[in-house]
Amino acid sequence: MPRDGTATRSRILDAAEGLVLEQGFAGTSVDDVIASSGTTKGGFFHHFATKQELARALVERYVAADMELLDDLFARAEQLSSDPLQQLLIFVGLQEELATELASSNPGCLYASFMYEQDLVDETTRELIADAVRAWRTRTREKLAEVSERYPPRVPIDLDALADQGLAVYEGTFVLSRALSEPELLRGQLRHFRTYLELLFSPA
Amino acid sequence: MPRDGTATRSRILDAAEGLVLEQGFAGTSVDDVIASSGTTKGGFFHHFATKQELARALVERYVAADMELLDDLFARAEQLSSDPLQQLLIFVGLQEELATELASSNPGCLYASFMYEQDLVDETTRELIADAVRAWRTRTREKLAEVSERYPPRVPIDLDALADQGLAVYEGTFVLSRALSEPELLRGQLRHFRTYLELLFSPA
DNA sequence: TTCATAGCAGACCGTTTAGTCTGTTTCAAG
DNA sequence: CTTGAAACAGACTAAACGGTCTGCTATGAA
Repeated sequence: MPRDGTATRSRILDAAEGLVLEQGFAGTSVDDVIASSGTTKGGFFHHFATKQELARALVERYVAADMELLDDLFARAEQLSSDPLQQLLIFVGLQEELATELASSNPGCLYASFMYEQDLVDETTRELIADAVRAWRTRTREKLAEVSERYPPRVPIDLDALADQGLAVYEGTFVLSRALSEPELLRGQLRHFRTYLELLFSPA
Repeated sequence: MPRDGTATRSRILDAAEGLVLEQGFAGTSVDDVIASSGTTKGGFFHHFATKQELARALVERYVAADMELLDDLFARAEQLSSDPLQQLLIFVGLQEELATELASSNPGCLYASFMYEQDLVDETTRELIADAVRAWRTRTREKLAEVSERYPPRVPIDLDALADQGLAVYEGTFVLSRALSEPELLRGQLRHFRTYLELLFSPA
């Protein structure tokens, strides 16, 4: 086999991810990606037959990293406590730690980028994102089931909707952060989510 | 004066708003807008000198409607009760009502559309959105000040961050709704926000 | 009735876009 | 040391894009 091309491929994906988060997918031309990644037309289309395929690869990589993070956070939380409520609170708490670290750069999520250009996204890419969102929902929902069994909530609540809130906090805060140019909002929003869980399930 | 053109202008804005919410701004061509609004190149560029100006007009109209909604909701809430906590809870409750009605179509927000194409948005348009977001924050924040004075929160919280949560719930839920093709999520998320406020401020 | 002007129609133009094609370089297997 | 295929480079193209321009039409003021 000839020389290795995976490094170039990664550089293209890195550049594209950054550009898409700043300008959207339709707003990012292939030439933009080429210039930003330091490659050429030939190089780009050697790795990605079409721009749509770049989108798919971009989302695939992003989803994979996201799923790894989700697994890692839950694994660490479950290691740090055996109580389901504590596990859930630690799960959110760990995210607050991460939010503090990553508050420097412009916040955003590829899911939102592509969901606000729905019509331009092919079905398989859509489904990749949908599966990722469902994974957050399902994992959180399962933990909530354990929690609410041991600690009946103080008021009747919709556990399914509550499970969605974890991700919704991210997506919503990203939009506000961008609009206000205040990249550090995420931590405070996650903190409120944790407080809500505490109030809901802590025995009076 | 010749015949009235405001109707055509509105039709263009209506068509453009729908298209931008589905495909993003960069993903929506002027020809798309023309076709969807049933006008022509001449007609379009008579009302908007450039595509950027369309963006500005789009955001201007959207912000105006949003500010009107914000005022209306607070006014109704303050009319329905004299207690600040009840006013805040009614404020959210009214939004739940609206969410139920509007659950039919594909949910989304122009603020998010443009914030995920930041680099393509000129500064004045950016500032329009920022002002709107700040209006939600400020109005909610003022009410929260009243509330927390009369009903000290059960746990120490960041009132500024809490004020942002009202809008963040919308933006976050829209992304999830789109990803999962479940347009009815908003009501449940708003409901949780209301429950959180209740738990925080209701006297034990 | 005229006529000035806003409202609109649609052909047209230069640029940008995604994608192609031909060629050159690298490297490992034979 | 050859050779063949993968990894690029970069000129090129057809279509789509934002925007211009010329002209027609409707309407209210004089």
